Formats: sequence, structure tokens, C-alpha cells
Amino acid sequence: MDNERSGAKAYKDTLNLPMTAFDMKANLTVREPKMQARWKEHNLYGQIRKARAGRERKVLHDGPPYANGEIHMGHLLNKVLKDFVVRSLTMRGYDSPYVPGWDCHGLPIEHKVVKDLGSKAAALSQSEVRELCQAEALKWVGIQRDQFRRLGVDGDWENPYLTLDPRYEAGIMDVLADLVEGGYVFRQLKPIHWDMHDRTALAEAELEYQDVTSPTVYVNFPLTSGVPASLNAESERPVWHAMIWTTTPWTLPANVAIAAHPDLNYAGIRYTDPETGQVVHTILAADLVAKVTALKGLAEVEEIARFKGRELDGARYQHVFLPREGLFVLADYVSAEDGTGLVHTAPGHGTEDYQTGQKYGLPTLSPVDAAGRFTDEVPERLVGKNVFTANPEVVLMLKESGSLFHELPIRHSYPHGWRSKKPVIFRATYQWFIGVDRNDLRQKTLEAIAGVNWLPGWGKSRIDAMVSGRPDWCISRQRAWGVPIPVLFCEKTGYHHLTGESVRFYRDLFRKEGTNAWFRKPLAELIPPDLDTTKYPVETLSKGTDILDVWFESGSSHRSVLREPSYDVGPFPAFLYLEGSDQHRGWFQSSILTSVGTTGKAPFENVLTHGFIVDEQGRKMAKSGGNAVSAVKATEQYGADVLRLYVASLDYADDLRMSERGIKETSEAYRKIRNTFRYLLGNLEDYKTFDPTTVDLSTLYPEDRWALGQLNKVIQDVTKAFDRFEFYKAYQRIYQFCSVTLSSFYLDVLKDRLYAELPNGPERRAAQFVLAKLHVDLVRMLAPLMPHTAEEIWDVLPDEPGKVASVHLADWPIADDRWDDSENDTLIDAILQLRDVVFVGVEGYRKAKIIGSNQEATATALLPSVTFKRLEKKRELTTRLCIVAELVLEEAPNDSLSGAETEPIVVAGGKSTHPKCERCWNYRESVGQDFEHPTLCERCSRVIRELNQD
RNA sequence: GGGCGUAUAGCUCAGUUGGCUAGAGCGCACCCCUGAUAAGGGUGAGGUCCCAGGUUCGAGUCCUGGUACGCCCA
Repeated sequence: MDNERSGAKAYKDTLNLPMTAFDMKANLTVREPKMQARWKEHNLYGQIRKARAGRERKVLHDGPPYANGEIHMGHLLNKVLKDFVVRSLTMRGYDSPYVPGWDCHGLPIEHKVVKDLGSKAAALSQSEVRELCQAEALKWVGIQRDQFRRLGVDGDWENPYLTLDPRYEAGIMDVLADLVEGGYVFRQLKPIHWDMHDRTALAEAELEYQDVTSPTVYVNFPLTSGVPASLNAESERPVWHAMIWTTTPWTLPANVAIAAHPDLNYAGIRYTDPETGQVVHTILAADLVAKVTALKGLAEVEEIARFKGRELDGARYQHVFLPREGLFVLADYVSAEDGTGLVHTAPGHGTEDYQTGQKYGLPTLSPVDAAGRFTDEVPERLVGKNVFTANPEVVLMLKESGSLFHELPIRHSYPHGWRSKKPVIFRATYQWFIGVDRNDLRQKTLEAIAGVNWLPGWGKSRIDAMVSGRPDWCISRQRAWGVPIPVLFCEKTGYHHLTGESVRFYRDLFRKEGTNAWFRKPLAELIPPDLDTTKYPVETLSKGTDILDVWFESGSSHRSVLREPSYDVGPFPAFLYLEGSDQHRGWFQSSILTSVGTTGKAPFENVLTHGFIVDEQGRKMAKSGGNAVSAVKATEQYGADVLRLYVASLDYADDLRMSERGIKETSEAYRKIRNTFRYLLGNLEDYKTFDPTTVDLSTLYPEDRWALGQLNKVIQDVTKAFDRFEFYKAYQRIYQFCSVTLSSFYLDVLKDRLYAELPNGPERRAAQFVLAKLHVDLVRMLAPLMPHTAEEIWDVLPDEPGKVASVHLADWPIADDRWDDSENDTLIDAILQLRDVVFVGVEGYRKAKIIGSNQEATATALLPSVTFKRLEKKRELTTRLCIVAELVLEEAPNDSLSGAETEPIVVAGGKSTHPKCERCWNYRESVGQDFEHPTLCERCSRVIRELNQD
């Protein structure tokens, strides 16, 4: 026994078992940062730029994330997808630089800074607040940059674009100057949220909702014309009224219209007012008649007629306490939910009212000053009063005029200022706009949209609908942290100076000193050359205090970055923009509007969008919802390549479900791929000393040629998938190839040859040639998806002529048609079909404990005639691919294969009667025939003999 | 409430112009191997194709109407 065992041990030492320094354990959290440090040290990005210089450019232009907070899964998804694109374009041979950007201005940062300052905020100048905001923004730029780099996203991280960079700010001015010159920019009243305590404008995000009690009134406005015909059937022709309801009586002085829904049913009713005894004819929504009249307990209400709201369109009425007429208009937002179904409309005091006003060309009245007091545009008894304290007075006026139907308080949610905690109002102020219909901007933009390739295709209809329906773009904000609208205005005349020339004057100034110059410099130093100071003396001038909408800033990146030479990411327009589908309203739209307005062209040729990260159940990931998976923590725990692979495995066109479990499953897939490479590397250890060009291609086995042919198909499919940005198809193809084609079939079959044949014999060298080829092509296709692991593998790969220092400098693999052999493919496919059947049969013997491994098994298969004729002369090959001891093939009589006449079946089998070769563990007839090596098969004794000769 | 989108095994995805007894990989269960070993191999079980109508000889695929979820508006 001892002898035998030591003999087996001696034979084992003659095998070529796998051996590699490539670790099975990925340990990505340690390896990846090291790899990244190496890339940084060798300036890999710079090397790639140099290597691709002069090639055709395909530029993915980065949309700037907001420089605030740690990165989350949405950032990870977006940046990783971009990295897939940039890396694959680069490997395909394009010059594809990537300059990441950040959106640095805006409310959230300013809000945070002011909040942190607390009571100290009031003591600081605007410039000082801006300094703090800048520091805050730069802090997050630094943090996010490190987190993006940790994901393996490659780009020009040393020279990113920041919207607070003077270069960038100058570009914004260029865009503004062109738009001003093009006649798109104008000033107009618009209602905004106003805190009358702090005398400041508030953004939506600065509102806090609290319950308050408000006085509400039902008011009858007398019609002066356009009474619906059905109400005038009677001969008496009474005065008809329209009844409105409002929770803000103080806005009635600004009333200019009453809105009805075109399709809603309205009723004309007659009742007797119990207080005055007057008979009143009025109109309100038919469904609300009962509810409203019940408020006053009216006994007798007579309905005269019904009609659709659209019949009121164009009718006129008399204001109840002002000497002017108002107009009946139609609006879809009107409902019969509450009130009267007729909406008091004051364009100066509400967003919907304003939009309706714009549509009908109504004036935007706002007779309220910054402190919330009525101006002298209202009846004298109201002038100077605070709007809220004036409410009772307004009600009194309604009573006196006999128009008040009813009054009652209600409790409802009402917006308050985040700082003052006081109720806010809507107040119309002058804002700057870009007129979407000036110079056919909307039409031109729609044409530009039609010329862009939107992926997925529905992106086009989405943005088309948005642009078609959007109102004029309000580009001014009443904040400190942003790019100023550089306008000087004359306090005496109200003249506002904003011209192409003046804006370009500031462009040059900002380029040198940044926009802080606007806030710091005395006005005398900010006089543009084209401002006539004889007409508008300096002492009558003031600086505008508005800043630009941040969407205008980021929407100017096609000018500030693509056309800014110091960034080197041109040309304009860009090859691709790639963002979440929310950017159809955001960045894509602000970019195309400013680009069409200034150049007549879209800034992008292709726009690719992705969905949103949702949790396992498909619900959105909310920071507060407790279902969010932290991108930073997940990267620390599982490694960037695993998360990248996770992203790659999902179809991003739709929403992406992400969960801890999903990451774990991807880790499994990662390990499978890693182990497949480890096996390849383990069998290539001694291949380094071999020149693959000396391989005689005729020594390749049929399965080798087949495997190379399969690789060709993978290359073709994966290349197509990358071309279409369908990364999940690339991932699945590669993964299933590794798992099924290689691991469970080809590599399993290859073990015998790799381990047992002569190390440098033609049999083993042929196999190694295939392994090397598989390796070098697969690793390059994986490089965009898992750059760290690909590089790690690349390091271990045998040196070949022309092998570059990094896989990321390598070229994309190309299918080699030398391996395409359809006849051979048909043969192997037939064997694979047989193999499946044999395995089912063999599994039965295994379950019955007759055999253990396949190597012990024999089987007899009945084959359809066609298959039999194809395989009968390939018995050795067939047996080898099935990894069994013996396979007997028999031709089936025509009638014996019931049903499926094309399918082989296994009719007999069991354990082989041949002895087991002690070296290769195959059961072979030839074992025992060699006198010197009685426990070996013929092949193994031959190999041993040859080994001993050396 | 409106616009745009999505819905096939536990998970990720295939299912061309209607012909499916609906596929793949992973996961899972069971088994084998112990010379890829914190690896590797095999077999197998999983699906009212979101729901309800309709067109058709026949619908996962076409039509209509819902439901759920997401993005953007209101």
C-alpha cells in the first residue's frame, strides 16, 4: 500500500497542475486603492490622451452634479455608466477625453451656509457670504472627487470644470450676451413667494407649511356682457352674477379675471338673500349648488338653466369695488372640489393665475410693497395697510357693496418663511426672462431636437412635449450665491442697461477676477463702455441684485467647457450627453435652449438617459425612507469592481432595482469570472517562456477551434452591445461564456490535456494557445466594466510582442475569421447535444452509487442515423468531450427512437471495467500493458518516458 | 389631474413581423469530485407572461380599459 501510494505521489509530481500568483481572493477594498494610486502616479489618463492624440474624437460631455453631500447610488450609476462609455470608446480607438464638472452655485449651499451662521448671517456682507459658500462648494467638490475616483472613474480629475471658475463664469456671460443681443431677454412682472417680514424672495425649498386659520369669502360679481343664452330665456333679463370663493380676500384688489373649466357643468340659480331680502341671480358649478347654498341655509333655490363652462369664455363682469371690468377665462385646473367652481384670478398673486394671465394677455397687478403693505393703486381706505390686517376691511367693502354672499373661517396648510416663521404671500416683482417664442426659439429648438439621436427613443417625444408646452424661462433669482445678472439701472428713470456689449464687458472682467468683482467693486468701476453716463449719471445708477438661475449656468457648459480651449474637450457639439431622465426638463433642456439661441444648433449629437435607482420592491430610494443603500459604504465593503459589475448587469433604460442582496449576488458573479481567469492564468504560468507564433495551427484540436470560434461570436456580440451602450448584454454574454462555455465545458475537458500531456508538447501548447487567446481578448472586453481587476489580470498575463503597459491602453479585440469553421461547429454541437443526454444517464448511475466521477462511467447511446454517421468516426473526440471512460455509439433503427427521432438516447451504461490510470485517473484499456509502468495508461507511460529522457 | 415610461421564474435578462409544450444564466434543492479546493462538475424543482375585456383558428406578443411603480409637471 505504501509503495503504491508513494508511486502515485511520484506520478502526481509529473503532472502540470495549475499554479499562479493571481489570488483567488479578490480583496478589492485593499487592491483597488493601490491600483488607483499606481494609475495616478504614472498619469495613466495623460498616457491615454497622448496615445489617442490625433484620432477621431468622440466626447462624452459630463453633466455637473451638485457640489453638496456625499455621492449616492444615483451618482454612482451615472458616473460608472459614463466611465463604461469613455473607456470603451478609448479602446475602440477614439480620442475620448473626459472632463468631469461640478455645479457649485445655488440655493442649497447658500441655505446651508446661512443656516450654519444663524444670527451672525445678518452681520455679514453679500461678499462674505459668498466666500463661505465658495469654501463649502469646494469642500464637497474635493470629497465627491475622491469618491468618484474610488469608483475607478477615469478622467481629467486634476482639471475639472467648476461653475464657479472664472473661465466658466465668463462663458456664461458669453451665452447671456448672445441671448441679449438676439432679443430673447426681457423683464416682466411675475409673482413669487415673498416674505414680508424679511422683505425677501423665497424659493420653494425655503417654505415650511403650517396650519393657519384664514377668512374665506364667497363673492358675487355682476356680469356686464356675455351672459350664456340659456340664462336669458326669460323676458325679465335680471342682472346675473358669478360667484367666486377665495381664502385671500386681500388679493381681490388685484382681481382681473374669473376662471371656469370648459367642460364643467355650471348652473344659473335664483335665490332670495335672507338678510337683504334681495332676489339674486348667480352662477356656480352645478355640483356645488347644494353645498354652497346650504352654508346660508337658503330655503328656496331655483335652478334656471345649466351650461358648460366654455360658454362663459369671453364674458365680462364688473369688479365689486373698483372701477374696472374683468374677463371670464377658461383653465383646466379649475375643479368642482371646493369653492364654487369659478376661480378668482389675480395674476400678480398666484402661479396658476399668472400663467392664465399670460395666456390671455391680462395685466399682472400687485399693489403690495416689499413690507406687505398696500400701495396707492388700491382704494384709499386700504392704502398703507398690511395685507393680512386689511382682510377684514376688504370683507367690509364686500358687504357694503352687497356682493358678499357668505364669509367663514377655514383651517388650512399655508406656507411660511423658513427663517421668519411668518406666513408668506405671493407678490409680483420684476424678473428676467428668456422669451421662448421670440425669434422662433421654441420652433428652432424643436427642430434641433428632431435632429438629435435620443436613446431610448421615447426621450425625443418626452422633451419635445416639454419644450412645446413650456412657458417663458425665468432666469433671475433673488439670491447671493450665483452669477450676477450684470445690469445697471437708473433709479430715476427706471432704465435697465443690459446689452450684448455691456455683458461682454463684464465677461472680460469676470474672466480676470471672477463674479465677485460685481459684488466688491464700486459701481463707478463697473460702468460698461456703451452706457451713456451723460444721460444716466453714475450717482443715479444702481447695481442689479439678481443672480442667474443655476440651470442657466449649467446649461451654458457647451460654451463654458466645450468651446473653452483650456479644457480640451471640444469639439462643439458633443458626441454624447448621458444623464438621468429627469434632465429632459433640466440640463438637456437648458442646454439645448441656450445652445439653439446662441448658435442655432443642439449642443449634442446623442443623448442617452438612464432611469432611477429604486429599492428591491421598486420603490424610490429615499434618504429618510431607510431603504437607501449607501454608495460609499457599499464600495468600501464590496469594492468598486463589484458595484460596477452590478451597474453593468442592469438595463438602465428603466428604473434600476438595487439592494444589498443584489450586490451579494453580483459578488458571486464577480468571483466566478475571477476564478475563470485564475484557471486560465494557472495554466499559462510556463507559457511565458513560449513563443505563441510558433504554434502550428494544425495541432489545434477540434474543440480548440470551436472554442476560438465561440470567442469570435462573443467578441462580435459584446462589441455590438458596447456600440449600442447595452452594457448588460455585454455583461451577460461574457459572464455566461465564462460560466457555461468555458468553466463547465471547455476548461473541464481541457484538464486532461493540460495536466497530463508533456509540458511543452504540441497537445498542451495548442491548448495553452487557446487559453492565452481567450484570456487576452476577454480581459480587454472586461476592462471598461471592471478596470481594476482587468488591470490586475493584465499584469499577470504573459508578455507578448506589443503588449502595452496597461490594459486601458490596449486596443479592443477583433474577431479572427481563421477560427470560423461551420463544419467543425456542427460536429461539436452534435457532440454537445449527445453530451447532455449522456450526462442525464450518467447522473442516474451516480445517484445509484454505481459511479462517482464521470471518468469512471461508460454509456451506450442510440443515435439517429444522421448523427450516428457524423459521430461514428469521432469516437475518441466524443468520449473526450463527455469525459467518460467509454462511449459506445449505436445507430438507431428507424422506429426505435420514439417521438423525437432527432434526439439521441442512452440505453445502457455503468461503471467501466477498465483499470484506472494512477496518473491521469482515466479508466483505460491500456492500463497495465506497459511493463515498466503497470499502473499507467499508454499515454501516461509515453509521457513519463519522454520526461525521463530530458 | 396631465405628459413620458416600465410590468415574463426568487434575481438579472431573452422571447424578431402573433404559432410557446414560454427560454438562459445566477440563486435554490439534491448528488459527485477533492489534481481550479473558502474552488470545480452534474441533475432537478421553479412561471394564472400585472389584471379585465376584445380581435383571431391561435396572443407573452395586436387593440381597449384598469392596477402598481418610476420620472417630470400641475
